[in-house]
Formats: sequence, C-alpha cells, structure tokens
Amino acid sequence: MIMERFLRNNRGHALTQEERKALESAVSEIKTLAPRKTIVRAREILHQSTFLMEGTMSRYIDDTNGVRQLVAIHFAGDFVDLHAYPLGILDHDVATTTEATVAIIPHAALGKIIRDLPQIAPKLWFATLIDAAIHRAWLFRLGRLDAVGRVAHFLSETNARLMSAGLSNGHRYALGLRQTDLAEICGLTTVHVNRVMRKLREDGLCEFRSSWVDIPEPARLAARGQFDPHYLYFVDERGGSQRTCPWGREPAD
Amino acid sequence: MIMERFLRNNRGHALTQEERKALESAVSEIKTLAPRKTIVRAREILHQSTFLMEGTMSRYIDDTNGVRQLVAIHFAGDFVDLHAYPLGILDHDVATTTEATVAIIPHAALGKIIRDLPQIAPKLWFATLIDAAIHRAWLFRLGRLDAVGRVAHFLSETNARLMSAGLSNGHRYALGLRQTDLAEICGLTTVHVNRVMRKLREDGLCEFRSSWVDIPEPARLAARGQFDPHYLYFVDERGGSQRTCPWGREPAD
DNA sequence: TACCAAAATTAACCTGCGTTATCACGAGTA
DNA sequence: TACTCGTGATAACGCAGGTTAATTTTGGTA
Repeated sequence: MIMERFLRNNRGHALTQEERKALESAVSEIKTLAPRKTIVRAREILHQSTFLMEGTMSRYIDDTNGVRQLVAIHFAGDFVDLHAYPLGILDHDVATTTEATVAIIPHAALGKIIRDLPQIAPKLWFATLIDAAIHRAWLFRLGRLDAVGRVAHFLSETNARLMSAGLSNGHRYALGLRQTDLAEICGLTTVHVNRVMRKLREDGLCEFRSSWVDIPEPARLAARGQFDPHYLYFVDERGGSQRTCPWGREPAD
Repeated sequence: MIMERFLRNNRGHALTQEERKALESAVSEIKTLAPRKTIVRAREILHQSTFLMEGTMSRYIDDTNGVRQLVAIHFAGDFVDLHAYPLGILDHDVATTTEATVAIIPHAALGKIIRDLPQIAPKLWFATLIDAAIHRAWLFRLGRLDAVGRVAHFLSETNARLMSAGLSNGHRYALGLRQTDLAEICGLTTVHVNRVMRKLREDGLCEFRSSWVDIPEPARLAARGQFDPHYLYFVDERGGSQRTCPWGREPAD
C-alpha cells in the first residue's frame, strides 16, 4: 500500500508485486512532516532516501540573496531523492511544501534489494531519468516561454502528473501551492505571477482559487504553454510502443 | 584510449581498467560527424548510445517556432546519450556542434557488460545523474540570473568541465560555440548575448574571440555568475569525502 | 588580391517583467 | 467585534532585454 503509485504508469518499468513488496518492507520509518520545512540540505552525506506518500515536496537551489529556484516538485507516489542513493550527496535542498507523509528507505536496504532482485535496478535508474527529463522540460519552459506560457506549461504538466497518480480528473486538481511557489518554479516574481493568473482567468484558460486548479479546456491551456506530455514517459494510450530496458538479458529486438 | 576521460575525476566512480576495456571493446563503430548535424531525434527508438571522443555536441528542445533551447552541451569524454539505454526513447534531439568524433555502443553490448561486470552499473547510473545535476544548475541559471550572470555561469561551468577533461588550463580554453549557441543555452537573443560579451570584456571578466575563451580571473567570473562547482561532483582537491555508491555490497559506513 | 558568406557588432525603439508600495480579503483567535 | 497574519490583488514607474535593421569584421577561397 505504501508505494502502489510508484512507476505505475510507465510501461515496461512498472514494479512487480515482489519488487514493490521488497521496497515496502525496506521502509525503516513512516512519518508526517510539517509544511515548509527543509529536510535535506545540499552537501550533507545521505544514507537514506525519501518516498512521498502524501502531500507535496520540492527541491530547490538558493541564490546568494536567498532567493529560491525550484528545480523539482513532487506529489504522492514520487521518490523524492532516489538519486541520493548513487550520488551520496545532493546538489540542492529538499523541503516539504504542504504537510507530507513520507516513507524512509535506508540505502543499505536498497543495496540489498538490488542484490536480491537485480531486475529492479533498471527500473530505479529509469525513475531517476524521468526526473531528469522533467528537468529538461523545465529548462525549455524557463528558456523559451513567456510568463503566461511558463505558468500554463507548469499547470498542464502538473495536471498530467496528477492524472497519472489518480489525483486529477483532467479538469480539476488540488494544488497546495501559493503564487509565491509558482514564482519560484517559473522564474518570476509573485507580482507578475499574479498578473499572469488574472490573464489566464480572463482568457478562460485556468482558475486557481484556494488551492484548487480548474482547467476547463486542458488542450487550450497546453497549447498556450507548448506542453506535450511525451517527456513524462507515461504509457501511451494510443498503444505506441515504448521499449523496455534490456537489463540482465538479451534484448528481444 | 577511446574512453580514458570518462568518469576520470569522479572519486569512487572512476572505471577500473577492466571496466573501461569492456566498454571500449563494445564499441561497434567510430566515426567522424560533420558539424551542425542532428543525429538523433526525439521519440525515435534507440538501440545504441553515443560516446563523444572529440569535438562538442548538444542536446536541445525546439519550440513551436523552431527556436531551440539547449538542455545540455557535451565535450570530449562525455557519454552524450547514455540515458537512452534505460529510456529507449529520448525527449530531445541530439546534434553535433563542431565536427565530432564519436564511438557508438550498442545497447545490447551494454546489457552484456552489466551482466558480466555488475559493478559498472552504478557508475553508469552515476554518470547519468551528473547530467541531471547539471540540468539543475542550468535551471538555476535560467531562473535566477540576469543575462551577464547566465553567461558568466556558463563559461565558468565550462571552464571547470574542460579542466577536468584536461582541455582547459583554468584560464583559457577552446570553445567551438558561436554567440547564437550561447543565446540558445542562456535563453537570450544573439543580439543581447553580444551586448553581454562586450560587458564582460569591458569589465575584464572574459574575452571570447574566434573560438577561444580567456578568463583572467576565474574567481571573479565565477562570482559574477554565482558559480560553485560542487554540483559537478568532481574529486574534491581539499580531500573532502565523497561517498561511493554501495552497489552490490554492504556499505562500509 | 578580390570576393563572398557567416558571424559579430551596433543603434533605435519598444515591451514584458521587475520593483516598490498600498490595499483587500479571509481565517484564526481573543 | 476587532486585531492580527498570511496571501492575493492592483497601480505606477523604470529598466533589462527583445525586436528590427543595418553595418562591420572575419575566415575561407578563387
């Protein structure tokens, strides 16, 4: 029950029952964290990773004036800092955004699981690479979109990710973020995010009120943000083929 | 000789002789590519990865008007699209920037190496995560720095990476990029990049003439771009500890 | 040497977003 | 009821960087 959302919609990379059970039994602790707390600092040596069961968390880099740039946002079902396992040290901070329930998995236990079930390794690797693919989409967003486009892109991406997690119906989802958070994600100021939200509202693209996001026509919002979900590597509902990772065996093709 | 630069400066992740030899003997082809050619398109199914032996290559995402945002740049010694192995399909294009010499490694051969030498897997995983860490630094650059800061950050990062590859002496390096490329990296227009270069020149921070970058005082340039190389995960010359990945054995700590 | 194409440079103008400041609103709580 | 405090909303003003359009420099080559 702890990790049933993890990799659920990634064809060829979904966990087997056995693998999921192994990960879940490696959990050393489940705890609830207060909102807006930094739980991992860049450069500290880590011996465990954090799986997010409920709530939202973020990863960020501070500039010299203490202004944040978010580099990732996480929802229920995400492995927040699985990359800490191969890296050992992170290059960014990790914090809760809302109150969050997390499962802690010690790296020693991860090592044991990989030794016992080698087929899980490429799936974990894959999960960290999805993270990187999202980074790239964020680079595109910051480098090439205007303010309205950036917010439209982010809200579309979030809609897609939350749908995959069963937390959005495609038109409406709860989002525990403030306009300040959107600003730190989109490289804008809060004042300008506010202007953008008004514009999106006036254009009928999106309503964002008291932690609820309403998107009457997701396709229009996506178009405004040049959003295309292929980089999320979800199962393609049109039946497109997505190669599985040929780990530990000869690839069929 | 083909891959002697790969992971050379990453303590605890450097390849053993045996591992490097295995990778090199898995090379199916070595070829020289013309400059400014796209060699991989997003969404195509890949059965091989490309290791860059000489020259520079880039990865980019196009917007709907054909304007590029670079999401990565690669120099000799980089595995350009190792992540294609677990992912199977890329979410971006890959192109040469200068003329480039590359070694092609089929994924089937990679699978065999990992089966024969399981200790290499976490090192390959690590290499793809460094890539992600650089993405994050680029997010910070685009989201939080002004134009001069972005270019200063990029040129400082490049200096650090090329020093590690033995291609910069810390003050001077060859860079086969045009101002247009800097614009696509930094999310600016060429016109403004040109203004920025003049400013950097006037301030004595950096000269950029006919493919050579001169940095009289690297520390000053780094400060202007808020650049700190820790995210590159190089061996810390001050002897700081960097945990190795506890793959396939109990971690010592 | 002259020629050409690609790249760099510069100028004039304009706009999107940052900055600063103030005000409004709702949820707690006393 | 009033008094916070956190968040959202707006307005006025300025500037960093975009846009458009020449012009100059550079490197290659005939």
